[in-house]
Amino acid sequence: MARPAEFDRDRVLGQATQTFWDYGYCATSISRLVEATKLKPGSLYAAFESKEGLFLAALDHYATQTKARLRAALDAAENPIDGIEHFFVRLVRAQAEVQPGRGCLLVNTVLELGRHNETVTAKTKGHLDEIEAMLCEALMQAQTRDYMAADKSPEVLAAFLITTIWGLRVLGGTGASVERADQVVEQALSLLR
Amino acid sequence: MARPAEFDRDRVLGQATQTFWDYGYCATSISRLVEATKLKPGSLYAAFESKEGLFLAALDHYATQTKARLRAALDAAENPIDGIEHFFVRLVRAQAEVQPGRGCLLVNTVLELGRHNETVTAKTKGHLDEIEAMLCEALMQAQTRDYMAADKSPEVLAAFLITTIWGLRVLGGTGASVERADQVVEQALSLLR
DNA sequence: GATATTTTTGAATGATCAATCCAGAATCTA
DNA sequence: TAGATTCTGGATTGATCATTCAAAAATATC
Repeated sequence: MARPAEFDRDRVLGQATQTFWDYGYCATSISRLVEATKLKPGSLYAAFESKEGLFLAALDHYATQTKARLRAALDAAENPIDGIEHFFVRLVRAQAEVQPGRGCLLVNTVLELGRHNETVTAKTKGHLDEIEAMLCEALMQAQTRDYMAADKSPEVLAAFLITTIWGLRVLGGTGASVERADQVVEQALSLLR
Repeated sequence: MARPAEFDRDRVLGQATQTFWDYGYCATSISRLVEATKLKPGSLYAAFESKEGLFLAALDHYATQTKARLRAALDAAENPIDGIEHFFVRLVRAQAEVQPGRGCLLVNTVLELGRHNETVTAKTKGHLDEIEAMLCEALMQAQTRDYMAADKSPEVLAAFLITTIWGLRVLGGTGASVERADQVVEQALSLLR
């Protein structure tokens, strides 16, 4: 064998994700990534093959965290509706506190590369679909456990919720206040009850 | 005097807007703009000073059209609520038919440049605020004319509606069907009645 | 029709882009 | 410890970036 890599892959991925999230794919240059990760171009390319390869890994890194947060909110709550509400409340706060105005990396990516990079878009939409599916499943559970009216459609409401999340991501991007975002969330969630 | 400009400024602005809308600010190179507008770099710079100058003009061009469409929908309808509904219905269809998956130039711009270009962001947010104000005014009218319950807040509902519009813009960006988008709109607008 | 003024044209600018390469350092197996 | 193998550092590549510029073309005024 031979010399092992010195850097922590997960740490590098985290720093790269932050950079892509902050600047978008196009405006994130290799030199910016070199600065953020403290890796030289050679090491970066050896580990991730290309800028696109690193971006794809960053998307997975980001989506895994997002899904874990949703899962945690659902699992911690007494019922699915409360879980969804907690997820929204935390989303609004996380957006306002940490690097406000950055939106969601997945949403930003769909809008930036949606029609011009099939590989990236396929992965991004896959992650977004998974999140919507988790919401849909939670709503179906809510229905069977009588926390939601039986005549409502979990599929339609899940689509509505994820649309609201996307809107909130933009709202966060405009720098709106937490109070304003909370009011919007309250309106949206009133449809679930 | 001297030689007059040959090109139609509005036509050039329209073509530049389409290009920026399609690719985003960063990924729209001057050579792409040269190809789209059929103007040489020199003429482009003489007319708009810089890439950013052209982009700012394109943002105005786009926002003017968007506001005109909202105004038209509101004016043509019997009451403000119907007008808003018509605007949403047309938005969904316009998004699905013409260059699907492109979202909204203003929203895309906030997300792409929100934290990195103050001039562009200020202009973009200004336009978005104006659209929200138009929605708010329509809701206030609806309330005084008894098309909306008196205990609802026009400001909050306007914020909710514009958030929904942004979400729909992303939904359009993911390539969702018109049917799915219509279902989401139906849910959102049910809060107005 | 001559002159002044502006536009158009297309090449040229230096900067920065993503990506490559290689010499030197490091660490594994044997 | 020897040798094979891999990683690191940093200069370098050709391409493309936004922008500029000077010469040629066009038209208004006189």
